[in-house]
Amino acid sequence: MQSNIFSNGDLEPCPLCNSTERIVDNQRAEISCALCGLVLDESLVDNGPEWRAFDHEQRDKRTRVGAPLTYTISDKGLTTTIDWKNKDSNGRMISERNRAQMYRLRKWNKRLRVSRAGERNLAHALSEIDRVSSKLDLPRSPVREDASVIYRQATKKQLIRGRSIESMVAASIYTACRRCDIPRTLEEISEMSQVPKKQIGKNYRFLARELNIKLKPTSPVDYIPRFATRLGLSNKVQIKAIDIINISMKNGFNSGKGPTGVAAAALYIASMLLGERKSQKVVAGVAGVTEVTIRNRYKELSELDLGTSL
DNA sequence: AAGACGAAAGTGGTTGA
DNA sequence: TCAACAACTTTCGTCTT
Repeated sequence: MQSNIFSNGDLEPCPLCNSTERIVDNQRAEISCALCGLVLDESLVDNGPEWRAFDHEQRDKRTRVGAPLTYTISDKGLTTTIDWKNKDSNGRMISERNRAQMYRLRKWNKRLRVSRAGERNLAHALSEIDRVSSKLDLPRSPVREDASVIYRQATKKQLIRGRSIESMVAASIYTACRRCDIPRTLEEISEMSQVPKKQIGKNYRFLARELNIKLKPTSPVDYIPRFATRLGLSNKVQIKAIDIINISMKNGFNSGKGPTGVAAAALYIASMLLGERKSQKVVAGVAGVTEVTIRNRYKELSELDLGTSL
């Protein structure tokens, strides 16, 4: 767990306990109060470069200050193609001695072109990973790094062929989020990457299968801090909501239900119990589900929790 | 007037023959 | 490839605060 505590007189005191001490949790991209744990800021922006350079050449390659390296200009018109016919520019046959040379030239020309194209695509993909995860407030470590690793593996196994770079980038990010227990919904990723939800899901399953990535289903608990903070709910409500989810999971409740719906319902109940009531509509909006789903989960949960004191 | 509730029909995706 | 199916959504009418 990468987290550190800092304190600063300029900081707004925590609304709950007035403390000016903060915990920075780089994994979840959250800043919370060191005393009471209230999440105060969930959009940590990392201003440093996302790359590491080990020598000058890499630094030159990776620095993106100055004229941008453009990935959009294809090498059309700039490449040299070597005809397969063994004739020179005047149409005369090339001598036996030069023919072997031509063969080697052709081979190398082809190789260089392919490797350059591959590098360019990878660079494009990695910068895309960075752009999208930045929009999603995802921490560099471990999520973006994990997404890059996944994408590289996919490249190595030739899984990108026939699929768009953008959609595979989105799928890599989604997979990395799941693996790091920092879930983002398909909707959120779809919105930021401009790739349809359906396609991300499809590619994600494809990636998981081909790369043998085993993933446990996301727990509703993982969504609680983010939703609660967006709703302006206190830390107490979060804890209560997590309690509710844990109790219901013990009773074998959540299987097959969408985790965001369960998280939303738990938050809704917790907010009512602690007198910080939010309307179903608002909670539904934040969680990306409808009021009806919240109602259904709410009903099921209240039937379930009869014996337990909440 | 806004929020909560529930019924009914529709949607997109999975599964199993 | 198709039909059955479960979860979720949309829509709408009614009741509650």
